[in-house]
Amino acid sequence: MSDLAPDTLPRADLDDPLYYLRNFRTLVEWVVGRHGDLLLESERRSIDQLLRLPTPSIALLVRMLMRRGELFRTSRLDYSEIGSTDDAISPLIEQRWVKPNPEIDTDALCRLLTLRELRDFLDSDLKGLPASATKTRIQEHLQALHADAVHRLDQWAPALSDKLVQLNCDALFTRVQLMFFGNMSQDLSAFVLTELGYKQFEPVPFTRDSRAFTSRQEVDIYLQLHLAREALSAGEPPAQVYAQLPDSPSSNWLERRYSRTLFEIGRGAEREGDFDLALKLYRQSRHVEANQRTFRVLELSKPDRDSYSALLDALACSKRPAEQTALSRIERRLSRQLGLTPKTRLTRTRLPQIKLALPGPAPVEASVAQHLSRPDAPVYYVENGLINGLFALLCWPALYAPLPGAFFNPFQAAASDLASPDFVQRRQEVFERALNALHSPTYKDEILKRRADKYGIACPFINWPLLSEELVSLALACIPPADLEAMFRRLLEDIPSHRSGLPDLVQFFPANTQSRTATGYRLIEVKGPGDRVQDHQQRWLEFCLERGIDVSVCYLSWEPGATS
DNA sequence: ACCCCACACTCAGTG
DNA sequence: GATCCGTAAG
DNA sequence: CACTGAGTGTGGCTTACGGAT
Ligand SMILES: [Mn+2]
Ligand SMILES: [Mn+2]
Repeated sequence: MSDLAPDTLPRADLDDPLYYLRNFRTLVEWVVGRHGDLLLESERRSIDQLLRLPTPSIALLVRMLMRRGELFRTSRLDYSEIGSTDDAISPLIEQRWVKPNPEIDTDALCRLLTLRELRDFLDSDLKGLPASATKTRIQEHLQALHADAVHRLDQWAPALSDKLVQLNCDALFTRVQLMFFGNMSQDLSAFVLTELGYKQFEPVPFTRDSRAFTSRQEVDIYLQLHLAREALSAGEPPAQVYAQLPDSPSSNWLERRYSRTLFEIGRGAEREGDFDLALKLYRQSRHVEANQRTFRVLELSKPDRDSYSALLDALACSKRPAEQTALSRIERRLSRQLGLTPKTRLTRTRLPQIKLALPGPAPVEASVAQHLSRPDAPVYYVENGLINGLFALLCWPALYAPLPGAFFNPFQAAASDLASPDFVQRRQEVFERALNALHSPTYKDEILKRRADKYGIACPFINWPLLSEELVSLALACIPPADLEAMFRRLLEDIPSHRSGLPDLVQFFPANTQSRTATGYRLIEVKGPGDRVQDHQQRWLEFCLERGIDVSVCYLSWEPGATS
C-alpha cells in the first residue's frame, strides 16, 4: 500500500460557486472508496444513484445537509448557483432523499415561521393572546393548545403560500461524515476553512487503508454513544439514557469513549440524587475520575464503616496524585463523621507569596503583568501556552510520527490516540530523540526553526499568536535546558492531566543568564479576590519548587476607591 | 481534538 | 432604533 | 465571621444578516 501525501486531496477552489459540492463529492468518494465495506449494499447503491442526479439537485441536497435541522421552507432555499429550487428538488423527492409536505408539531412551526407570520396566519389559534405577545409566549400557548399534534404546513397556516421539505437522509450522511473524520465535531466546513487558511494541518503521510473504524459495528456504537450524550444534555433522565447504551465495546479507543459516557451519565444521576445508579455506572466506567466519584457518592449516600474501609483500600492502591488528593479529602470528612481520627493529611506545601494591591477592578493577570514588567525584566501572560508550546515545537516529530492508525484524514490536528495512556510509549524512541536534542548545542536554533516552519499549523499544544519569536527566543535564552527537560518529562508522564495548571505569568531576567546564582526567569500564578490555587496548579507549583525553579503565587486585591 | 480549561461566581458546612 | 442572538456562508 | 470544598456557567475562523426583544 503506497503512502499518500495529504496535499493530493482535490481542492475545491473558492471561485467555484459549487465549491461545497466538490468538497462533498471528495468526501463521499473517499469514504465509499476506502471504507465502502463498512456501508450496507443498499447505502452504497443509493449513494451511487445520488451522485448521478443532475448537478443542481445534488448541490441543493448538500446545501440542506450543511444547514441546521431537517426542515426547510422552499422559499428559504434560494441559491443563485443552483437556479430554480423547484426544478432541483423534484428528482430529490422522486428518489426519496427529501420528503415533501412533512407533518410538524408546534415547536417546529414556531421555528420555521417568523413572529409576524405566526400572528398573521394563525390568528384563530391565538385569540386569547395580546397582539404584543413574544414568540416564546406564542410557542407556549400553541403547545398548551395542541400538545404534540402534527399537521402539514398548509393545515396549520392555509393562507401562507410556502412549501416545506424534510431531509430524509441526515442519518446516512452523518454516518459517512463520521467515517471520514473519525469524530462528530468536524464537518464539511473543515474543507473550506482549510482553503481559507483559517485552519492548517500538518501533512502526515498515511496509507490508503488507514481509517478510523475497522467495522460497521464500531461506527454503530460510536453513533449510539453520541446519541446518548445528546439525550443526556437534552435533559433525558439518566436511567433512560443508560438503558439505551450499547454493550461495552472491545476496541480500546471506543472503550474510552464508552467509559466517558458512563461517567457523564453517572454525573447526571448524581445530580438527580440517584446514587444507586451513579454507583453502578462508576463501577463499570474506567474513566480516571470514576473511582473518586464512587467514594464521593458513598460519602453522601452510605457513610458507614464499610464505605470507609473500602476508601482506605482505594487510597492505599491509588497511583494518581489527583485521585489521592480527592480521596484523602473524603477520608478526612468521613472519618470525622464516623468519630474516627483521620488517617491522611493534606500536605499542601507552602508556596512563596506576593501580596499586591492595584487599582481595579481589571483583568487580574494583565494587571499584575503590567505592574511587574520592566524593560530588562519583561513579563508575559502565558498560562500553559509557553511550556506546552515549547514542548510541541521540540517534540513535533514525535507528535506527528506516522504510526499506523494514528492519522487517517488530512484534517487532523493530532494523532487519534493522543488521549490514550500508551500514546507516549508507542512513540518512546522518537520522544527520547527529541528530548536528547536539549543536550546538543543547537537545540535553540532547532526550536526556533521549527516555529518558523510550522507557524499556524493546528496543534492542541500550541497557541500560535502567543508563541511570538520574541517570546520563544527569550524563553530559550533564560530557561536552562535542564528545566525544560524536567518540565517536558513531567508533561510526558501524563499528558492529559499535566498539560494544564501551569502558572499564569513568566518573567524573564535576560541579564542573569550568565550568572551561576541569580535566576534567569520566574513563574507567577495570579489569584484575584475570590480565586484560589487549584489542585493541579498546586502540583505544578510544588514540582517547580522542588526543582529549584522560582515560583510564587501573587494574591491581588483592588485598591479601595480607585477604578480603572 | 471528541464541550474543555481557567475564571468568576454561588452555596453549604465547619471551626 | 439599538442591541443581541442564532444561523448561514465564504 | 473567614475559610474550605463543591458545584455551576461561559467561551469557540470571520463576516453578514434576519429576526426577536
Ligand atoms: Mn490562570
Ligand atoms: Mn490565576
